[in-house]
Amino acid sequence: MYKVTIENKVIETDENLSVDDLVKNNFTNIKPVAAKINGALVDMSEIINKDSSIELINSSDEQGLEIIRHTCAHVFGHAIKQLYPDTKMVIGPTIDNGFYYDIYAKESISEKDLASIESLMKKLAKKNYKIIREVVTKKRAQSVFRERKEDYKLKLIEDITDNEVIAIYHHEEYIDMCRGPHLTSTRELNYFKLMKISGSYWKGDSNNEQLQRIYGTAWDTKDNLKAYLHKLEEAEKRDHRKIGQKLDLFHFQEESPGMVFWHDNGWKIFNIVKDFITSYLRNYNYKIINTPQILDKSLWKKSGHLDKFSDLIFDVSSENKEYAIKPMSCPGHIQVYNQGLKSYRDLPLKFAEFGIVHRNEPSGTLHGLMRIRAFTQDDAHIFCTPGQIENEIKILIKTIYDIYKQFGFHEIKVELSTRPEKRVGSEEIWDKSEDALKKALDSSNIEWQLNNGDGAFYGPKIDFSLKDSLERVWQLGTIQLDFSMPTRLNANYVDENGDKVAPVMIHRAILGSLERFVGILIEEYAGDLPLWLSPTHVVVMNISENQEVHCQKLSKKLNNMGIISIPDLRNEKISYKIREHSMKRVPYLVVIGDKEVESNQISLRTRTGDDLGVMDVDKFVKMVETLVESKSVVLKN
RNA sequence: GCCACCUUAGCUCAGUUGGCCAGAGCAGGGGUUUUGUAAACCUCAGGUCGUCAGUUCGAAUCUGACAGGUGGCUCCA
Repeated sequence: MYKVTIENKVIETDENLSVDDLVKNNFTNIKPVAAKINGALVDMSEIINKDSSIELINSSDEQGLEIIRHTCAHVFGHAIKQLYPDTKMVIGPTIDNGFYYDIYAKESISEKDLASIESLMKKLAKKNYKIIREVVTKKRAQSVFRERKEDYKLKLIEDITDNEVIAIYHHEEYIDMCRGPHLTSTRELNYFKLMKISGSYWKGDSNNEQLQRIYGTAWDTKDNLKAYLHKLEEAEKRDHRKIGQKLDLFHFQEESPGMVFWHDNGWKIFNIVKDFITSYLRNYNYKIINTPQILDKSLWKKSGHLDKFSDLIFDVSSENKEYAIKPMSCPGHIQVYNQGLKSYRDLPLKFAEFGIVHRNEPSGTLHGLMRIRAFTQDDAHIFCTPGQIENEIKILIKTIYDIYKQFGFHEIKVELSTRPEKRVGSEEIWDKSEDALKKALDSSNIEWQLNNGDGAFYGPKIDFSLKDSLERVWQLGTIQLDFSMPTRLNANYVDENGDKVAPVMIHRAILGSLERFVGILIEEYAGDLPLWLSPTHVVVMNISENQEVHCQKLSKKLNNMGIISIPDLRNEKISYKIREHSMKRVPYLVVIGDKEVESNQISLRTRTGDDLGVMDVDKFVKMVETLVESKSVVLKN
């Protein structure tokens, strides 16, 4: 007899009773998918062998969903082995909203095949077969998977230490290895869908063999599955590439892959963002400079870039000289720093540049504005003494947060990357600088994650990332410490003792790539940019020919008052014009008929269809000014 | 770069198992209409079906190479 506390009840149980039996015997209407016995996550089939406190995991719980997804991956394995018996199973973990399974198969699986795999999965799941957990020794696991010719599972078993528990799960004739827990039958597995297929590599290393990865999603209810698929559809509508075309912001074409052709509207947004950053630079004592696009390769050799990143550098030659198109601005900035002798009293010295850099990124990595081959960085380099690092970093973190907030971003992912295996500089310097970054982060009162070993070869860094509409994470801001390049490129200053020493260099970008940032902005707002970022504020439309002159005058007047205005005097019905400009997401639409001319007022509505009524021009101007000034996301106050 | 898929008019898309001059809507031109808050009407024009080869009596449709793109993987100073 064991005493079990479960669902606020204390129950005495017989020996050899599973959690599943216990629940069935004592409760109706609950169908947990797993349980925690004294805090340890277990299958429902787990036998209770001591006095316990049991917590039930339901399918709608986060952990419950994960179990459903994990089991769904197994059922995928079950199906794929029936359809393609020679397939070797690799790994099938859960991810946000679903799971994937990496497989090695001679046949190449295409998206068209997913339907048949999925329908077999459905058929298997419908059988409500029992999923049986078996705890095995390492030896037994090896013999099971050797017999099944699961080469990759065997490799995985090798990595398991002897004192770890190995469990295998029987899905009829299919066997998979997993820590668990899993569903005890396919009964709870009804709402799933195979989504897409892609290549992947064994152990994530592109030198290893190519695997095929199938992605799926799985949910506890039909509604949740539907809602998820609907959410994806909605997210796709926010795609900056689609909106960019619809709103006439930019385009790409194959003669210049990965490089943007900015149109008038898009370039206006770009420049609003750029001007905003410029005003910040002035307030923080940056010197705004500009350095050449093309520099002799010898400089890139000296800086270390050529050895490390030659694949990504575009090069040109002229008159027997070899040049590189700059992939970053830092060597150029050091050349500016090196002009004239610097004293410790000059530091910190901050050089900023909206540097246009070219990087020959692999074709498969290009992605709209987010990953391109030519982009503009809001790049700056702070030359300072070691003692100034922490304070400068603190200022930067604060500024980055402040600027992101003004654009309406709040969910920022922050990562500290520490020393990589291949690096330059002494351990002492790395200790100190990592410590300085940590201290600055902690005192900034923000959440951050450690990304061990992912720093640059010349120093540790802090990265700031935002998500796009499909939750893909893109890095924007970065703060990187560099102890190498100043020395390599002979930068120095005279310290208090009269000695020449190398300054510390802080590479930092706030928005990162302006192109990427504009892409993120478009997706965040689905094209409905806040007023202050809108390429056009207002369209002035006439009802008929009578008001033509008045409209032209009014539009000019608004422009002169700092409100970006265009007239629309076409011979079209007013509803036609309204529809068109609404779809172009122009924030304000002004309608001028005889009545408005008469009273010298405007009739105003917003792109979202709100009627703001008739008002005086001055009142409208004041309203726009206030909203632009406050960087408001709404269109009325 | 790797794996899978996609590429038809300015845009969004049809085009059945290869078969008469390749279709539609929107956009564009020309007309009519002078219009009151999300699409007026008529009419005209527009495409070597991504490129280049091949198979075939015949290719948008089949095959191959290349280019660009999409989704991932790897990478991302």
